Amino acid sequence: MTLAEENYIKAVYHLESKYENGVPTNALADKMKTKASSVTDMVKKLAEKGLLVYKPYQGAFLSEKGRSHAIMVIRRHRLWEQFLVEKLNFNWDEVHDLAEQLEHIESDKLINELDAFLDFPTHDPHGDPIPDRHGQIQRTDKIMLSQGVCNIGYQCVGVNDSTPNFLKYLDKNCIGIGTKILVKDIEEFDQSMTIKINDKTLVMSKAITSNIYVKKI
Amino acid sequence: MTLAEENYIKAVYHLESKYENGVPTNALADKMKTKASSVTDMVKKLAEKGLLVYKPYQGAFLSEKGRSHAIMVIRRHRLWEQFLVEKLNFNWDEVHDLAEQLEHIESDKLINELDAFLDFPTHDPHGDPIPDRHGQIQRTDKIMLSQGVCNIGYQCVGVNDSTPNFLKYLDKNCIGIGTKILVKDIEEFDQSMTIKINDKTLVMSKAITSNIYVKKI
DNA sequence: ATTAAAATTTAGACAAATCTAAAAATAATT
DNA sequence: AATTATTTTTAGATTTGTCTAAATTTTAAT
Repeated sequence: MTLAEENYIKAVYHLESKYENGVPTNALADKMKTKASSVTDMVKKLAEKGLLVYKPYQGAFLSEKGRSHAIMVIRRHRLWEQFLVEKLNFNWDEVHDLAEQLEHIESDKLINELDAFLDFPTHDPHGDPIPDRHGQIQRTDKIMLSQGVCNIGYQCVGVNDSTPNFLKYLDKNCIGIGTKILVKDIEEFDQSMTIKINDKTLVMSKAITSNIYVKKI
Repeated sequence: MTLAEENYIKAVYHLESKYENGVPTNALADKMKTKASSVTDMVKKLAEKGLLVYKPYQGAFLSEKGRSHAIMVIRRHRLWEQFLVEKLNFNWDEVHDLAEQLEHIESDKLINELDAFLDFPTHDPHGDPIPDRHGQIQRTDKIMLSQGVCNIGYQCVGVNDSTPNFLKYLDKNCIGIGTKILVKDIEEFDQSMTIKINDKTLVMSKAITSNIYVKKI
């Protein structure tokens, strides 16, 4: 399985949650930063290989084989991210692109030993669950902070957007995985939210609060 | 710099010690497990990029730029090997192919942090020196065991052949980096050598002894 | 010094992954 | 329902790294 193929499979996996009746060609082209015509070609090839099911003009679905492969790529990605932050002093906003490279290294022994070396982490530095060696993904019940209710306390458990810009914003405001957040007020007009973190008050737009995952405490 | 280019540069680097007045096309083809015509094409491209100097029918030499790049690839390769053995419980005969993949991951921060994490090792699991972050290679004065003299004690400092088969032979006979070896006898006819390791006597062919590096103790 | 052998290069072709431009199918709108 | 707009696919071209087969250059041998 080539690098490009693996990246397509992973993209389809991530898009499937948004497009339940088939991932459209354009959505894939967008995610892969390529052209729709290239996607059509690739999707046909992956369908021939049995990694996904594809009906022209209808969109693509992962097959079981494709899905389990995608999950293994995600496992590798998240374990490497955890390694970089935990052992090599990387910040959580620096690891994504590097993990995109490392996730394609092919060796079961490597990834399982790395897993053990890191003490079988269940979540990566952004709070995303790490599939275990059998592809099992531990699902946590999280909500978007934008769904939060006034005067209820929450704890940050993850982020939706893992781009450096967003993560740097969180760093600047002392928000990380585990941070306790109390919702003080929600402005009706634009859903902007006033929250309290360690007695500090902060106002966040909906663009921000809908990219932070929390759970009730 | 692509994966294929990096592999060619590294191959030229390794072959230069054997072919001082130009690495022949066929030697490179052999090492790269490809055809001479492919090598000609690639060597031309690398010459255009200023990574090596190439005169038709004469062979290839690395430029300074090419050499320093090759050394960095070797640094990455050997650091990863050290990591796999030191931290992830790999045996020294299992790491080569995997390091061939890992050596192409592009990130200075990654490799320098890995270096620090491993406590700045000077040698990899096969006894080969690890270039430092400036490309400096610590050279040790080693000889082939086949050059050894009767009744002199040596210590194993490295191997020439790092293929699993050879390394497994060494494991089986309890020979590793640091093992003390006393040369007891050399058969004139075929240069086979009788040695003593921890009071155990062992006979080795020249094919073996010329792949073990030692220094006097 | 010719000729034969070996090594190297050129020419033309191929597979993978992409692109542009044009054609076809589906969805939306009047 | 017919027309327009959007999405998707096809056709043909490009780049990278490889191949085979033929031509060329260098080296070795008579």
